[in-house]
Amino acid sequence: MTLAESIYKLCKQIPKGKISTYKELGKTLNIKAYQAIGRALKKNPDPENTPCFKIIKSNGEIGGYAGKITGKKIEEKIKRLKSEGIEIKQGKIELSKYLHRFDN
DNA sequence: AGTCGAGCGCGCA
DNA sequence: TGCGCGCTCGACT
Repeated sequence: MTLAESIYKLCKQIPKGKISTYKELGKTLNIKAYQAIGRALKKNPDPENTPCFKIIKSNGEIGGYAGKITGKKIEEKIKRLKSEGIEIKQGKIELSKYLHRFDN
């Protein structure tokens, strides 16, 4: 099981209307290389089934996802998050409200 | 407070 | 084999 696979699984485990952070994922997977998570998400084999946009930075920002999207725009992702019932303020998300913890 | 540098693990050249 | 990244944290300013 590669790290990416675990990440995808966790992504899908996030209930509707909730999100998670790289840090939480890292802790859940017990790794310290949070960048690897983002790296894995970037590959995202199943954008339809793997809501990678639900994974954000620990400070509530969307993350690099915003700036360097491959041919797409952050606004679109925000819209998608909004569709889930997540409210975004000035490009940020209220973690305390929407952050889903994997317990573990 | 805000900024800078190091560290981690996987992917790609 | 080596470097960079959709990050985070600790140390210094």
